[in-house]
Amino acid sequence: MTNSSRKILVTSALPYANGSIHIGHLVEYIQTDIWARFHRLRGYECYYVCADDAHGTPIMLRAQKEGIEPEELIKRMHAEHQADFAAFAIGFDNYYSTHSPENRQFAYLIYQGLKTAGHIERRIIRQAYDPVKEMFLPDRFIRGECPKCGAADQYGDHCETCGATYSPTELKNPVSAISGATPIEKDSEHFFVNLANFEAMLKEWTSSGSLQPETQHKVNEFFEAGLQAWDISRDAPYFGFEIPEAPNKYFYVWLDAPIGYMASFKQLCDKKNLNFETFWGKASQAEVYHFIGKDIVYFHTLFWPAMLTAGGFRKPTAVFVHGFLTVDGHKMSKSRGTFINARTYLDHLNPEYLRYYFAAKLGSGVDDVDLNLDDFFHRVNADLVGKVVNIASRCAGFISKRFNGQLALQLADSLLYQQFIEAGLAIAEAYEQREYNKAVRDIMALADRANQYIDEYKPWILAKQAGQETELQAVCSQGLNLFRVLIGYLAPILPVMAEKVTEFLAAPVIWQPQPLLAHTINPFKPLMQRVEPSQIEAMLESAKDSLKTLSPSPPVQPNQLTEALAETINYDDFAKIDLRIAKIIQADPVEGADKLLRLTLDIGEDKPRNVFAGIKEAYQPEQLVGRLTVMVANLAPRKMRFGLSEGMVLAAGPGKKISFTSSR
RNA sequence: GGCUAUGUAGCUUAGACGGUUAGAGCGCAGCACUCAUAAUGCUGAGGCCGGUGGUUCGAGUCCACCCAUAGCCA
Repeated sequence: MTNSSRKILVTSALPYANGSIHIGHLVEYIQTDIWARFHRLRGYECYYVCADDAHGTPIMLRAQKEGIEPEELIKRMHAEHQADFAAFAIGFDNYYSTHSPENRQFAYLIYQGLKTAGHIERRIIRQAYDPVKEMFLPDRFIRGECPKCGAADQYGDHCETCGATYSPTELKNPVSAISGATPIEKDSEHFFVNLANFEAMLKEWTSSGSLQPETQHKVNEFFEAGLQAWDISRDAPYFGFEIPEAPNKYFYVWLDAPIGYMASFKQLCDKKNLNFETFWGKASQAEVYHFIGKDIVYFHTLFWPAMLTAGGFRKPTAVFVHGFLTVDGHKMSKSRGTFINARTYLDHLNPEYLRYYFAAKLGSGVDDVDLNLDDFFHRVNADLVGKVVNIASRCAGFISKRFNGQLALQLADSLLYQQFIEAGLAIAEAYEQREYNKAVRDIMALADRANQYIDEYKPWILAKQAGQETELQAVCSQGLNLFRVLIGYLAPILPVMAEKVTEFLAAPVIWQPQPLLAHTINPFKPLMQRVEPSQIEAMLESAKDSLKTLSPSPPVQPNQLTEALAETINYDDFAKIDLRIAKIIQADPVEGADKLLRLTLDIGEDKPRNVFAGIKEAYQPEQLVGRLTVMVANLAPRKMRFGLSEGMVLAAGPGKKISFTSSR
């Protein structure tokens, strides 16, 4: 291997220690982890580090609210994040925190570098100040009416209703989101980094192939708009690092956040006796890559390279930007119940399903990734269980029962095996380029070939013919060897399954392996269970529940009570619905369900319909018997945990006040 | 509002340099098989490539505008 000496460091953006990991975060961690695992599998020296982003006002305030020290809060979140990542098989070599001695040391070093080179300037700025809480207010902690459209209760920097951006001082009737007091304006001296001093260096670096084309276009826009000085200080009270020789001034959280990449790696170096300079020194020949979301391009392509330069470090080899996650085509939404925390997912579904699904959809661009739950269900079952695992499953039985687990002495079709090995070239290239969707397509095409092969030689027929034992063993051994090649290609995506296969084949899973011949394997055990629709339903149900318990909604203004309308449907959509008058002939509570009633409905058919309705909070069963309601009679029956539901009844109204349209 | 992206069959998508009937997987329909976690194989039906106008002998592929979606505006 020509590149066996590659030294690679990869990072994912640091999750904020103020919240739980959700499946949107996981796009990035899974993307990065696959890339790191791929490179390790190919034999390169590759480290993957990350850390919690632990500083800033939101963390300080949340800790106060909980009545604990920020250190205690971030310690708890650190443990929670690590547990979630581990469950998703995110294989960090080190996971640290920005609230660490190493981070402080590097932050000071970089700041000193900026300062001595004359890149820091001080300016007095006027800012919103909470006179009750006695602190300056970040934009997002000021709420008020949008100066453009007048929408109520908008953030201090932009309006979510009309999309306008403005400064907090323009906001009408502003209030502090912390104390409720009216903010006053107050002067304070802030420290700024003169980013424009780095313009020549940044222009060169950003156009040197370190960025995807889309990102580069975006960065060009920043240059055209002119680089603004960057405010890197915040006044006390603030949870972070105090600026040297500047009492009561703290580094802005975004200054020390990316430094977390270095701090975490430094800790790893100390643990494993690696040379930090080899990776971060000015003359480093190692490769350093940052995986980030498209929302933080500015920080990583402009501020960060400037900071590194000032601190005397090398710049990243490349910054890889990905898009956001949507669920069923929309932004993850708490009200839709599609805001899914990592833990909620884990409570119901196998993490490797999600790893596979994301891999199947991720390319090298900045496009958003959609988790379409219906597609997810079909895709995972069809590809992983139906195609890939099936190859092993349909061959292993014969080998175990008829040949004592012994594989054939030679391959039945070494040409086909060779084709599988050669396909690895394109697959490796796809992984390297972060075209995981292409890699997955190629791998699945091979899985189809393997199934076609088995179908062609029909081991189940050979098994019934006397004198065909050798042929039977050869065909099944061929199938298992092809399977092993496939699992090698899938190992970066499915590390847990790869482990199980290692156990099953009693042989390591490797990239482009030599065939296993005259080798004894273990009895086959199911390597992956299929996704059940009920698991997805249950997860969505929990996602709704967990939001209720975790975040009690703030008191809403009367004019906000009305829920936003769902998207417009056309007449054809409407006309598909077959509505029938239904008489409720029976209504029973459902054991184990908080919201459901089991209704028995008569719409004049031979047999009454069984329908589950989530109206328990609004009606007692005995109130309903004998009443008429309207039901959607042509809705596809849906299997629920409690039985089959053969339609839906119509009810309307906000929250728990839903009611049928008919009275008695 | 400005900018950067994205918009291809029911779903998820592939389509350097513009060039014969726009590929694939899932789903769906039919057939075959029954070794396999009802998995597999074969065949087939589905697309006026977001819209409008333009450039060109010829445009998902280039240009303009519009619509929708996402992110950024530090």
